[in-house]
Amino acid sequence: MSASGSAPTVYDVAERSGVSIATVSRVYRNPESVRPETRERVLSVARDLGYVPSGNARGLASRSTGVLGLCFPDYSDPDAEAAEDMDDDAAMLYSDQIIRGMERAARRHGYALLIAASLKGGPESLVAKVAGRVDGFAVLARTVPTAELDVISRRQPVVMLAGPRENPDTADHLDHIEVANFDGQRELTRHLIEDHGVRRPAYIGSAEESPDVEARFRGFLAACRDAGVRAGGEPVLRVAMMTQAQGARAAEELCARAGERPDAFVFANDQMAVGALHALERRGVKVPGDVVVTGFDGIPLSRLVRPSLTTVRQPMLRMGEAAVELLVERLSGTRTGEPVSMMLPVTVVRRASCGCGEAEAARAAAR
Amino acid sequence: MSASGSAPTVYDVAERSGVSIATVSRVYRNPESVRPETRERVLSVARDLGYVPSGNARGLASRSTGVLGLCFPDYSDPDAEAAEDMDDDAAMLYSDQIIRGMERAARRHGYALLIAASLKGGPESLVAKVAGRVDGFAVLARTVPTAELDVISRRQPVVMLAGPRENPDTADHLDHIEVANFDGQRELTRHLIEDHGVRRPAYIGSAEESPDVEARFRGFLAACRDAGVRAGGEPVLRVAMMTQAQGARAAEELCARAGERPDAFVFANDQMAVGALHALERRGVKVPGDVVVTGFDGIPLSRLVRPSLTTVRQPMLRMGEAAVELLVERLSGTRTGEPVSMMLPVTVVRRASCGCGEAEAARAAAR
DNA sequence: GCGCTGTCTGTAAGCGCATACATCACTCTG
DNA sequence: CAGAGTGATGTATGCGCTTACAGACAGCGC
Repeated sequence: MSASGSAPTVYDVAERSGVSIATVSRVYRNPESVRPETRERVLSVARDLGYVPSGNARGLASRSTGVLGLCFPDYSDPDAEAAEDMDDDAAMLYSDQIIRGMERAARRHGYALLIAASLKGGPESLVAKVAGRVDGFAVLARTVPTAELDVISRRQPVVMLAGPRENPDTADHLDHIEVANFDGQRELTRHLIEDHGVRRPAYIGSAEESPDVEARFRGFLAACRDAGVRAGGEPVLRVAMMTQAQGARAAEELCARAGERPDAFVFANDQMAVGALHALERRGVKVPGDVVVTGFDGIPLSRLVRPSLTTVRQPMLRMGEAAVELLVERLSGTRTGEPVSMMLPVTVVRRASCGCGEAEAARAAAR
Repeated sequence: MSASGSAPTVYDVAERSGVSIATVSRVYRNPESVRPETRERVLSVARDLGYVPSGNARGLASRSTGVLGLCFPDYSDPDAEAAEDMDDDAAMLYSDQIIRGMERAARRHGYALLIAASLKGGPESLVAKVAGRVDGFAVLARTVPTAELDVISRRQPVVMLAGPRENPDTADHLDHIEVANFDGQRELTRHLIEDHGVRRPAYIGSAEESPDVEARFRGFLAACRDAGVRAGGEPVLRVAMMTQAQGARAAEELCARAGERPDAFVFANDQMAVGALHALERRGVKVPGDVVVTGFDGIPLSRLVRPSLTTVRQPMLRMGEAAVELLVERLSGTRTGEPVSMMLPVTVVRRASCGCGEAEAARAAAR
């Protein structure tokens, strides 16, 4: 039914148990301060009535919600229905891990988590909706106009995830968490060059603006330059979306191009690399024998494909957790003042697709 | 920063823009009803001030929050820290998919999603916290005492996910969504028997109570009986947790046992089956040559392991979506009265681990 | 000129709770 | 036995917003 009059309130409970609403409130907020018999009586009436304290009223009165928020972009496929059981599932990557990390950390601190993906053209902007309901929140880069964030961050803690500060002088109030994209990609690339003799690596980036991808590319370039390996100032290829399908297409194209085929496909993320692996297998191109392939992110999938994918693992779970820690610090007053900018380390994971990893593979199998 | 006095309110905006608070409110709730010039003036002041409407106050006044909730069990590993980069990642399965499904559907309907996993021994019960902040919510089976749910569901829409109604006479107010565990497992088992000549299948279940797992087992039994295949009244083995590690251990044990080895390991979920696959490979037991292995759930991983895993796919995303639909129906008054009980169909996915799937494998590779 | 209608805005009454403060009944102390 | 101290409860106010209702004012037909 879920509708017999409207929900009971403190008043109903108070009346039925012969106390004042203050006492009812105390039973929930501070049970010790109420005589046990009274407490029990109130609780029992509450149970009978099906009373549940209104979070809204609580929040209003106490000026805090006990909820943290997360805004992220809508990653869902345009043709989501069709993709239902395709590689949509494998797309369980970025936001999901962060959600999970945040949820865990939030729970530890007694917070719940409110999540919302951006909906293009909502009348009420996404943030406003979330911001009004939480004590503080995190935003995945490029989900929300920086200006809007800037306004909001004057009033409540906000942390920006992934992607460097977009505009150093306006986004002044935001705490900030990023990962070592540059370092990770550089180290991975150096490994390919030094340990596997790669000489003609091709970097495959994305057409859309992404500070992360750009940082990775710069890392790639740095390693090339250091080793005296030629590499253009631009990625060899930019794909529209960083999906498996696009990765496969990129591999096809790179193989079909005239001239010498690159001896390494360095992808800006794992998704594309996995797609490429499939495409190459289909074409009969051996990995890592004929060409080396690497990804970036360290999604679960990367360990499971054959050959297993050499990649750079981002600590996404930890990113979510770190976001919560930052928010909680702000909220508890442990930290005030200057926004911090945190850079999480990444780790290069050497597996079969670059030619490493017999040992690795054995260890993985041994699990 | 994030603290210069406290956040601005309607009053501040109203005063600064020379209108009443009612007008400010209208600017947000019903912009058309305010003269354009007035509206602009108000909005501009709001921007200057960094005004964001308080969700709490809104909710209180309007008696609705625009938020749906989800409570789920805490699946995290006991030794989470250690497991950080082990198969914890692959555990991205049940709750995550449902979260994603709900989030999408909720967004379509203009709701945000509040998620919270059960924390053992929190003072305020999980549900109470969530229930007080949302218009309606979904609960994964066995997350929350049924009695508590029953009370709450008298007051607001609640839908229970997965797992049959626990107690038909008390949980009367809940809408209910389950999947065809019985049918799915029966069909899968029949396939093994009829198409692959399996004669000594072993079912591996879980020690913990789970209506889903039981239903699957009954489906397994039904298929065996129908085909005149012997099968005890109990699973051959019950593991403590349905993890990869436990699945591997189960496989070991089944292989080590005296007597004839079963010709099929029928696992109650994919996780365990994947673990078993690894263990069997290590032992040099061929799948499906020496023994057939199947799972249940259809997690992404199942398609990626080698041999790819024959399983039963649960529409978990859809489950989340369906939950939202049910809630929204209740909330909008489209549906009232009797709780419904919805059973989502599952699909048997035949892949390599049962001996099918050369074609399948090819198709998968062709993607 | 009058009343009428319609548009825009203001007034005021809550929404359900938390909490400072007041009150009351006692118990202790000296 | 007065007065201070203590614990349990009640009173009253406000949190920031929505929304019925009322008021003001302009344009209309008569």
